[in-house]
Amino acid sequence: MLDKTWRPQEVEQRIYEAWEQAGYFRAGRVDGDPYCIVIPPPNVTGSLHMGHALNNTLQDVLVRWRRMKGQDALWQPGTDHAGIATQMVVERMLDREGTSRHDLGRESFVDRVWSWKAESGGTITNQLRRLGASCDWSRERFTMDDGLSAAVRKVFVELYKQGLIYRDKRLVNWDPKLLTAISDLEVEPTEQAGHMWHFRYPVEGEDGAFITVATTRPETMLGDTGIAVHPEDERYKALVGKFAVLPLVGRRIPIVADEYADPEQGSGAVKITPAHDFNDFEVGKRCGLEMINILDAHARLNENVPEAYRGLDRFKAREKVIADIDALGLLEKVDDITHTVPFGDRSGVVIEPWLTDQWYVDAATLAKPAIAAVEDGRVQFVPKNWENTYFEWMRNIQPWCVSRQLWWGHQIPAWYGPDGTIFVELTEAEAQAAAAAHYGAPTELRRDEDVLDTWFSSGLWPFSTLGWPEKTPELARYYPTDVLVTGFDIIFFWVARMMMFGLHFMDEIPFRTVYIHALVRDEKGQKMSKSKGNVIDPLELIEEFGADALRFTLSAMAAQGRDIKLSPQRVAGYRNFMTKIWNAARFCEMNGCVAVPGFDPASLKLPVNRWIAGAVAAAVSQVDRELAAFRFNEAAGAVYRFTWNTFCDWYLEFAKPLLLSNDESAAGETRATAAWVLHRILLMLHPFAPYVAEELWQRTGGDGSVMLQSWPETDFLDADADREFGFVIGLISEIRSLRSETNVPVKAEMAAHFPEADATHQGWIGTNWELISRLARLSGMETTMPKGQGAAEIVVDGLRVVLPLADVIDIDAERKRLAREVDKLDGEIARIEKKLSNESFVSRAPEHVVEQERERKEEATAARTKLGAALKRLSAA
RNA sequence: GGGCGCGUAGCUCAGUGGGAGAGCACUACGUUGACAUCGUAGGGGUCGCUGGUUCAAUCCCAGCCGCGCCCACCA
Repeated sequence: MLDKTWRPQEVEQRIYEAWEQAGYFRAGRVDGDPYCIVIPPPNVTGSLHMGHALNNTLQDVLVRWRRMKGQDALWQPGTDHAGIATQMVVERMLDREGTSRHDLGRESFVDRVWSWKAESGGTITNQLRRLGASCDWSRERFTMDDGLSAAVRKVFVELYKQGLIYRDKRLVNWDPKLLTAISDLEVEPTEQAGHMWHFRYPVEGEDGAFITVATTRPETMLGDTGIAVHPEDERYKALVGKFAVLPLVGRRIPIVADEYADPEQGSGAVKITPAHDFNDFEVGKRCGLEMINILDAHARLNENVPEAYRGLDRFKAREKVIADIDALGLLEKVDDITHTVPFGDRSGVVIEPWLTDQWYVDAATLAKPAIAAVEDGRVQFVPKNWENTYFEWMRNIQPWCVSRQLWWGHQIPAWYGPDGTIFVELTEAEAQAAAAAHYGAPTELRRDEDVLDTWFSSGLWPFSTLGWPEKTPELARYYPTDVLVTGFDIIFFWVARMMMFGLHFMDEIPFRTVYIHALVRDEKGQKMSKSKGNVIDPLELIEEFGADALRFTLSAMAAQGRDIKLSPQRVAGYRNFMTKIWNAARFCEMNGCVAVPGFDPASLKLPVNRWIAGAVAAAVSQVDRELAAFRFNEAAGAVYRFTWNTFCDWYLEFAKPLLLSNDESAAGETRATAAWVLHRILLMLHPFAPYVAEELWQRTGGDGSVMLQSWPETDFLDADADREFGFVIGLISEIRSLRSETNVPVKAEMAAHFPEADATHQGWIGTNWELISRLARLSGMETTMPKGQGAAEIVVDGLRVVLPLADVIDIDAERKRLAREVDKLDGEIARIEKKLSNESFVSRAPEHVVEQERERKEEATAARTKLGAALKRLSAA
């Protein structure tokens, strides 16, 4: 006997363990067409947040559904080493211990990270298990596994040898806290209040003449090597070719003409600091200006500035420069402005453009086939509008800086000879062999200390996890994968890189569909992130409401195109839904409804059973269609509505009298039907709420595990039964509404008169009288007009239904109700008549629309006549 | 500056070229042997504003207002 409520906490983990041990998540169990999703690998040392919960729920829905459809589904799991993020976590731990990675040294530090990974790496995967994620854990991968690391090296070496990876000295985004380069994508431009300082630079040889420049970063003036003006700017034409004298430094700096200078901006003259500004770097190259690096790695002023400033932090230096310029009388003015300042997304400090040697990927070349694959539809984004975002970025893609000055990650397979010659090889031995060949003798080599950007290895994920570069059977069978499910925030970081690498190395797209889901935001609409500390813990929701409730909530809210703001109340609502299903099953159990082998809806006799069998078949096929189109919310909604509003609210109520009936054939048929429909519900529920589906499946006589069942497609519909129950439900609803509106006491019973019923209506009422009378609380059925004064009247499906007052109805309320109904119908009739009398409508609207309006008018008119007469009689009484 | 999206019931949000929806909240009634994590009934919206296209616009188009996000740039 089922308990009164579903207690997920007690069974979820047991069910999950049974599934996993039985091997139900494993790929290759069936011969069907392959279906593959690779998980967006979470950070190995991370923990589950709402974004993961949504992302993995949707993947699990797809995978479980496809398995039921007979496909050989592989959901490939794994985790990401998350270079910067993980290194920072461990560094913070060391800091608390009063030590640092530099104290430990590289090797010990990396060992320490590995042991932290061993310690905490299982957290996130265990949390995914709590959620119910049916990943093939036997194939779990980690981006720093031997195999995946080999793939990384091979990709690096090949790209290098193809000229698509190169070393270059240029400005990078330098993080002065983490002491590493970062990519453009890791920089967060942030709007801030700031100042624009206007400095006067004396013009050389022209006594008392100044040229005014403006800057938001006064300290950089110590590295100025020129001043640019627009070539067409009349104000400055005479100065081009002359020199200014840089205050505080004394350096002669040329005044050059360059189109970069905007006459509309500030004074029209712009100071050029080529070593510390991306635009100035370009101007400097064009105009042959000197590049003077004035900062060290910590963004302190270095030896290239006058002694007074050396060693100062950049912000201290700023204050001093301003004060000193002011003291010289060269500070023209200071404006308050708001401007955008680049911050490191991990470190939260201001990023410096800094001149260093780094490794770059020629992304523009790799992007071309990746753009084409989306253009020609081989890869489709859902929703489609994300393709614009993808194109926009890919078509303007910049060289990708892939080297990081970190210790945790894939060390770059590059070795340097004593003279700086670079040897890029898969192994040190190969590098040494190459060096020996190059130099004619064995030579001492120094390995590049840098590691690769984390996204370099994640970019290989769809094929590296399947065994590449080995030619494995899995790679042949599951690549290209089918769907990638992810948030739009990593389209650039990850999706674009997988496209580029997949097409380059596999010569084939990595996935056919990219499903972009919403972001789960906090209540202010802010993106949730660890560093902001605004994450909501899905585990708490799971503990309170169960994984199924959370999964169902996320599925139901995953409409395309809008972000999700989650409220626990909503999850509670879907927890109630789980309880509802549980109790429907409990009802079936209590009434002996057990699944009958070989049940065939076509052999059903009772219209009520034929009706519900058709309705569940329609619901199943709708869920199927919606999932095929990635409309998770519609799919979940269809399950919800059918289960609650159709099966529980109507069918089970109809079933009650039948189950208690002496007519054993009717009772038996209804028991079998209820059990059959319940099982269909559990099956279509399974992708969304697998735990409750499994528990109920097994406890209501289901065969084996719900996970092993086929998707319950049934081609059954009895249109007559459908119409019949449309009428029955309408009749009951109308009578209930009448009772309520005319203040009929709940316990009072009334007889219903159907004086004008035709054979069809009579038949429908007759066969279903028991159901109708029970749900509408009717004491009897007559085919005559009631005797006596006054009666309430309604019209259902054109049928006049008369309910004698019998002292139970509030006559005044009934008069008002009728008057309201008549008014409403008059309004509707007028609206339709206006439409139908419009010549253009009749001639131009499709025939079926016109016909529909005519039918509506007819119906409304008939009802209006009957209710009008009823009102008249009642008023006379 | 370029792009994307949003504005629908008190709240959170679905949805549609042809009779405005859900959940929660609210009101009234209700423990008939599945479920009070429930049932029945009900109130509540000029579908942001203004134009246009159309026989017909909440939906398509344009402009505007308000909000959010992404990209680029800002001496």
